[in-house]
Amino acid sequence: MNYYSEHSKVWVSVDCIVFGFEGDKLKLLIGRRQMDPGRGEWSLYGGFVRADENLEDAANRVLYSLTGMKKTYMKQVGAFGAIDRDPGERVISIAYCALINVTDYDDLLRKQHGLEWVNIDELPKLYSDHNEMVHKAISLLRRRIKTEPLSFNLLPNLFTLTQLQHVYEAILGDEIDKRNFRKRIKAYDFIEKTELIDKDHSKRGAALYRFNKKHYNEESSFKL
Amino acid sequence: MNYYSEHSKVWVSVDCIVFGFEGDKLKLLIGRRQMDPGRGEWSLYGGFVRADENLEDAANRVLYSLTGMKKTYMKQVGAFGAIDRDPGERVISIAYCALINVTDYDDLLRKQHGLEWVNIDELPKLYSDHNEMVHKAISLLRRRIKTEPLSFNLLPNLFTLTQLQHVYEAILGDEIDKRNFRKRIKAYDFIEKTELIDKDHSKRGAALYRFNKKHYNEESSFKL
DNA sequence: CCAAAAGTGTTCCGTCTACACCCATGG
DNA sequence: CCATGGGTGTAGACGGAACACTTTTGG
Repeated sequence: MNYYSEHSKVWVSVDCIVFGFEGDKLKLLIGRRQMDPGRGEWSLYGGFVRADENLEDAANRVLYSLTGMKKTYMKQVGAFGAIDRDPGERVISIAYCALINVTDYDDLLRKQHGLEWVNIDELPKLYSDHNEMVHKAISLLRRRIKTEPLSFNLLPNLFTLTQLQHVYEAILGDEIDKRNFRKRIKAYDFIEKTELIDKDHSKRGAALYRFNKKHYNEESSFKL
Repeated sequence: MNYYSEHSKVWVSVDCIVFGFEGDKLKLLIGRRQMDPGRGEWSLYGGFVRADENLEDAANRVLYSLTGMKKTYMKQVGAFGAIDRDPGERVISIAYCALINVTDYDDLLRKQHGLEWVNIDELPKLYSDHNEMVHKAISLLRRRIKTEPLSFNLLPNLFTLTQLQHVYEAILGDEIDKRNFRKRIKAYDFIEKTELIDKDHSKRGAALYRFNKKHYNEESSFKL
């Protein structure tokens, strides 16, 4: 116990970087900070880690309080611990990135917390080092989306190939050739065409597809 | 201040995952833990983060105390915070991965700290969640070495192409075709052939090469 | 009837992979 | 003189990129 007591303890928080996809744009969920220091500034949503709580649990608790969602995709982005990153006290924060399906998200809850979806290419200045966190999350996301089936977390269960393509374009920030994209997608059995047709986004109607997680786990290789 | 004080503080430490390359093997620097809890177990080397110290500074301080080296490659692996990861108290640890050139490392210092180089494929059970940290570090390293010039951190300033190839093979865990490897290397101007010949590792002698960081920064693209 | 999005194949080019032999030298 | 590691080129396979027109239907 002596071993520990001679060293100082610090506050540890988690911050959630919540991405959603809406209107062909990748969006980030941010709010106005409700407390000092930094009251009123745009900010990620976070919370302190409790003594009896894992880091992941803390991040999930924060996310749940915001969105009412559990079991969403969540990944650690990293620890941020510059001495003066928090203007009040020394606080080390672990950033987590979540990908959520906006259509599952209760908009009432969003408004209750005073949160907004903002385009990632129109981010305002955020509180403390939160911009840095977001940039790191985006660059991780760009890397991972090429080899992991992350895009489906941002879409409804049923989606069109055009929507799927827009997710990749929004994240990678580049246009993709439609024919080449669809050729690649069709090579994967775990992206299943259904009999259903989406008529909301086009006059002609587009086939709806579904991600089959079980088949994905069997195939194991993926490369966009 | 009220905002903070209602939450609990925790200890935060850093742990250093130090990789080296020796005898065609990727090695990890570990030691026997000198203190309770866990005295005598194999362990990474770590230390508590001080109140007036950035995370990176803490990791560099720990690494310096071990190896006498500064300005080595160092990258955050992630935060580990399971409630019971430390058998004594709640401690959250940020793992950092360092790549060092073993020939620059004062072996006396190694012995003073009772440290050993062990092959990464012969790792013993380590204290607490340190095996998990190492695995995450290795998988990050495998990913990054394909697009970043990390391998040179593990080699002396002057190295042969065979040594360089062995670094990639050790990290990726796979054999590489010699002719294909050398073809790719020669396409990069920032890997410069010198007039010097290494006679230590072969009878015939092998040309020594050098990594030119300045040229690398100008070229900007790299893909093994 | 026309605007708007869905859907569909082929060709070309560059990149990756597989593969085997001669060279120089220390012991 | 021979064992050991150093050094070199080519051909075929494969995957990625470029590219344009027809279909359907709501308004």
